[in-house]
Amino acid sequence: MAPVTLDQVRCFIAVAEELHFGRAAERLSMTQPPLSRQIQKLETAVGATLLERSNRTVALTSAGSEFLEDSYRIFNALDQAVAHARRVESGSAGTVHLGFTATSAIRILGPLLVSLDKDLPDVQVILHERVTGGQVDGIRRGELDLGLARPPFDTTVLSSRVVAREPLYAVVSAAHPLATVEGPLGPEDLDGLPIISYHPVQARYFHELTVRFLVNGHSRIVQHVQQILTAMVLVAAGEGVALVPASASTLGVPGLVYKRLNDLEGGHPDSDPARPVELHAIWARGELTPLLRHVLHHVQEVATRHDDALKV
Amino acid sequence: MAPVTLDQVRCFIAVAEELHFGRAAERLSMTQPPLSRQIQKLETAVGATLLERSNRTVALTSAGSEFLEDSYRIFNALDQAVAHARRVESGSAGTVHLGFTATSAIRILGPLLVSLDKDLPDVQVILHERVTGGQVDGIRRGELDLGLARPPFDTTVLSSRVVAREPLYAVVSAAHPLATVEGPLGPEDLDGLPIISYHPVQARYFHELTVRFLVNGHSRIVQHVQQILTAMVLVAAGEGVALVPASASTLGVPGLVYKRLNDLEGGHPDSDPARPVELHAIWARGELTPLLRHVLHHVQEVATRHDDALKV
DNA sequence: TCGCACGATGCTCTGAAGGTATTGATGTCT
DNA sequence: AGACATCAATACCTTCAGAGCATCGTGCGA
Repeated sequence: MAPVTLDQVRCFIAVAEELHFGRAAERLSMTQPPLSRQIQKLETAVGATLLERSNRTVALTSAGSEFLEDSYRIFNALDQAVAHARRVESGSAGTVHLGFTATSAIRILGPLLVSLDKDLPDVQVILHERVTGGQVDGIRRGELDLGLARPPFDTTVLSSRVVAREPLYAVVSAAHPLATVEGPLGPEDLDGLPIISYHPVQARYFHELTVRFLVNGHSRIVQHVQQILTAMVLVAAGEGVALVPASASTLGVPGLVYKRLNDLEGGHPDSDPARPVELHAIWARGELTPLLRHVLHHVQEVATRHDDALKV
Repeated sequence: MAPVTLDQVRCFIAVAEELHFGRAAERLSMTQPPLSRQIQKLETAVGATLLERSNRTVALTSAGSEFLEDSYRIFNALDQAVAHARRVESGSAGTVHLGFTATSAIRILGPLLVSLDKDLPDVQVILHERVTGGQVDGIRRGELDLGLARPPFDTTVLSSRVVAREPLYAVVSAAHPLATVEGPLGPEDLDGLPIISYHPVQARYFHELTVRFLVNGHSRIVQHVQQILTAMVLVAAGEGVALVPASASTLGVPGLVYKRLNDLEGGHPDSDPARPVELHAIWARGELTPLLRHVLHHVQEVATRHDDALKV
């Protein structure tokens, strides 16, 4: 049982289209005798007569004309498979498992997906909402390709890049005395006030930002919440003051006033004191494939547009 | 630019599934070195790295795992193409262009299609309603494979076979004196009565049957219609008497009475005087493929069932 | 009736693909 | 830490599938 060969199918297509062995052979850049033999082999391999040939004429049998259609399909499938493999290697096609944190990255996901769908329509993004720690684990296990999370990370196995920076705001209830103060606030402006801060483990990043800002003041932390939205709701209820990223102002919680803060010194060397809240993209060190590079580029592009929109 | 070979794809599938060149080679009944070379050739032909291999381990790249899926598809398509070609050759799959005459064969088409769909689900029947002459032309031009028509035919280019015989009935209005006569009628019973006959060219077969039946009587033909249904409507309106095939009684024209006739002698040698109305299947002489044979068998089977139903 | 067009067949030879032996690199076990 | 085992890659040789050339057989047209 000799198997069917692609060459045989190629030969068959030529003969079926020309209905003439000589011309078909010419088209295939070969001579007629081996072409006849290839067709014979194909017919025995398929187990059916595909071409009815007298000494003077060639015609397709019904089995042959059906097989011709299928032959086209096979070659198209092969061509597409090759082209698709190339696109995947070049990063213009493929699948990306993208992790994100609910409260921080969710705002850029919509524009990101739109932008990717426009530029890289063959790239499929599968979203995974996880806390930073979960994203790190996912990347190490190969479940995620890219994460959008808050520092710090284990830089021995992960690479990261800042994709967005934004200012830290104080948020106070509209009825609060601070609501009408002019100019940026310093820690001393919060002296004696109740502060809504964040969970030291579950929301470590914002907890540390808050602590860093308050370090030289004399305020007191009265709550440790896990979600920024929770903090804002508590502030609206008059429970105290909270520090939130600038983009939180677009969450639309009513009855709140957002106040600029003095620059926050003491971050890592590359940080921007005016925009201390950083969102990082993270991935497995050494696994920055062309596809990830493309997606990362779109993430930064979208995040930058988002930041600009916040400035205006 | 060496083209992709099926052997290369086969090798790739084995390696991709085993993730081990040695085991994959064993599965392919070959040794490891040529397998390595086949994979290399495939990768250069595709233009992408499909397998990431260190000296100790083999892993699929993302391009490779996508190509693996496509590889399965290609092999499935090939297998199906081969199987389909065999089925078409054996006659258990394919397409049949079937001609039929509106008034005569239409009653068996429904059961025929049901029966074919049950036994030969991969056979597609395309119906063409044509008069006998149109069917003959269609068969000669290759537009039709099989026809259901009335004799005579040009037997030098067509083969034919009787698929159904049925009695000829006289149909009279319920108010007519003949409606109450007992026993089969002879031509003398119609003496002096107005007869509805058929168009000598367009409905030649029934015209000749009518003339043959009346040849020794003294009735007069007052109409030449083209359709059996037309004749029956005229009879119901009291315009005269008509001769119709037995199956016409199932057309459901109200106010009619069907009378048996004496046997009709003088047909061709094989004819049955009690059932002189014949339906023939016709096809291009020498073109009785297995598929046509199957379909023809179903036609006869269904027509026989139909006849039996009429007898009861 | 002859000749020609065209597919099939026989024979030879080349080159692609397979096999054996070996290398080189990388984990693993003691 | 060193000896060993494992596994893919490479080198070299061998074989057979497939290509080309020459020829045959047979219908169709002049």
